[in-house]
Amino acid sequence: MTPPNAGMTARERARAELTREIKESARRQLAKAGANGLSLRAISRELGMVSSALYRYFPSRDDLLTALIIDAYDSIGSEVEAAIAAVPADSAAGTGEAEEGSVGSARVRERWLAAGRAVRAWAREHPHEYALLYGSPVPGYRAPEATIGPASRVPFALIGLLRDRGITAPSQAAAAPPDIEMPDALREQTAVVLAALADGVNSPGNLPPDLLVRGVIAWTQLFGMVSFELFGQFVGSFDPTDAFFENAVAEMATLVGL
Amino acid sequence: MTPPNAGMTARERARAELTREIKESARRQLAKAGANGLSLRAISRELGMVSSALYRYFPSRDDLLTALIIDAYDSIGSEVEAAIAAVPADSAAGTGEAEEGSVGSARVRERWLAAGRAVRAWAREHPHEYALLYGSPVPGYRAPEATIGPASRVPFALIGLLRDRGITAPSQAAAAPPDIEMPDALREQTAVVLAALADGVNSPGNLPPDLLVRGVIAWTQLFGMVSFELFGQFVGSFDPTDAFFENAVAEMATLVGL
DNA sequence: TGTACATCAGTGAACGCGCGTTCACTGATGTAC
DNA sequence: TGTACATCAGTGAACGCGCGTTCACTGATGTAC
Repeated sequence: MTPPNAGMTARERARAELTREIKESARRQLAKAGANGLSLRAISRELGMVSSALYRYFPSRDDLLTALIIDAYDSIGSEVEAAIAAVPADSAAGTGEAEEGSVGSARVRERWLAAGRAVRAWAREHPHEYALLYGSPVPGYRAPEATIGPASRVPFALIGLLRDRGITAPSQAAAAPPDIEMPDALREQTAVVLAALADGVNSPGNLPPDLLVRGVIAWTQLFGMVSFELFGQFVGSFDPTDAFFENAVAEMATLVGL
Repeated sequence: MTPPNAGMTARERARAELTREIKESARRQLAKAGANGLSLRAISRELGMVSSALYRYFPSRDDLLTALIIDAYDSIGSEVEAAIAAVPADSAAGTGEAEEGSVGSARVRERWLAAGRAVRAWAREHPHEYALLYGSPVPGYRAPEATIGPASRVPFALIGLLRDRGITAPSQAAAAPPDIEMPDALREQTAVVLAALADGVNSPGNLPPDLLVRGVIAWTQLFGMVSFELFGQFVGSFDPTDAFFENAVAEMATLVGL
């Protein structure tokens, strides 16, 4: 077991360490003043350096923001992936009918619920990073392309669950069939997303388009709900949100055929 | 027809006018720098005044923010209410079965769709005000109680549609019955919300609790979707969002039994 | 209708504070021979 | 193993800019008699 710093010079280790400390301090700043209020001078003060020294580590404030955003997407992404993986796949036990060569459907539903809970748990533990990712855009800041990959981890994990169930026909558990025809634009967009899914993992994205659309509906519902909780829209009604949240995630699981 | 300024002294009229201009300038500021960047000095510069003069109109920056928030909630609220009202109630025509003493169900579904479209249209026309209401909280700012009423207009309008249909039993169009029992906490919360609904309008809020919960699910889905569109989460996938949006609103209409 | 006084809008200077970024520099760490 | 040179981290001063809020003031508008 080689330590993470193996083969680094003292200078390199110091650099890695300080880079980490800068980002940690920045995350603390976020909590106090929000993304707009993120101040390089405040960070340098906290670390006991002179503000210009930070420019050895991040060429500008925006680059630091980008690093924080990527870290946060990776953080929530890996939490969700871990929560899914923590629900054992080889069910055998109990309830649902297992289909050939695929994970038991009751297990997939459990994984869906676990993923939803993981999103909410992460958001509540890191409210300011959540706001950075899913709240108002920072004025004047444009997210570079490098954020797209990490940002995709959660939706891909969710959609992946639908595929994992091995569904090729509309689920029996799903609601009534769609009431409106899918227009061409929507059909094309689903094809693009399914192709991207096929890239990421081995199995092809052979998901019925209407099920993908429902997955995206469920995805937006999940984050809409978490945003409302964190940003205060539920104050005076569904607050605390625990019971409503559980119910909603379960309803959405049913909507997507789990 | 008395003009809106009838019976006001010149001083009062000038005051009303300038209050309006300050808020308009503030809204333009919002677009450039976001809520955190809202600057009294910038406003005063735009209006050709000295910055301290603004304190004759708003005792502090936070009070100005509050005024903007209330205006914005009222703006989206009245848009949604108007969109609902614009779909005629006395259907008679065509499709759905009308129940006794209630609006035709096909019309209610149309109204639901219209409400969803109105939310999205307003959000796209006023993205920065939308972000002010539904985006990240402004650090250091706590919304006063006076914002709660205006903030309720949209959810009440949506839930009101469910009640208008005159449903007392779960809808035939809705998806499979809820998979989990409603815990006591959720039952209590629904009761509180239903009581508030009964206050606001004549008819009692005799809505089945599980239908209210679905209404809130649909509400969060709607705003989650609009936030994702405005805040950039759909870039590279469901962008433009028109087709997906229509599909999702229709699916949610079905979920709530319309 | 006219005068005396009170109310109020807007001024301009000041307080005390913050910020991102650049630049020439010192001194320590790392590398090639 | 030791020396010479290159790389790099961190300093400190400066540039040019921003902000919210307070306060004593002038002069116009409104009101009561």
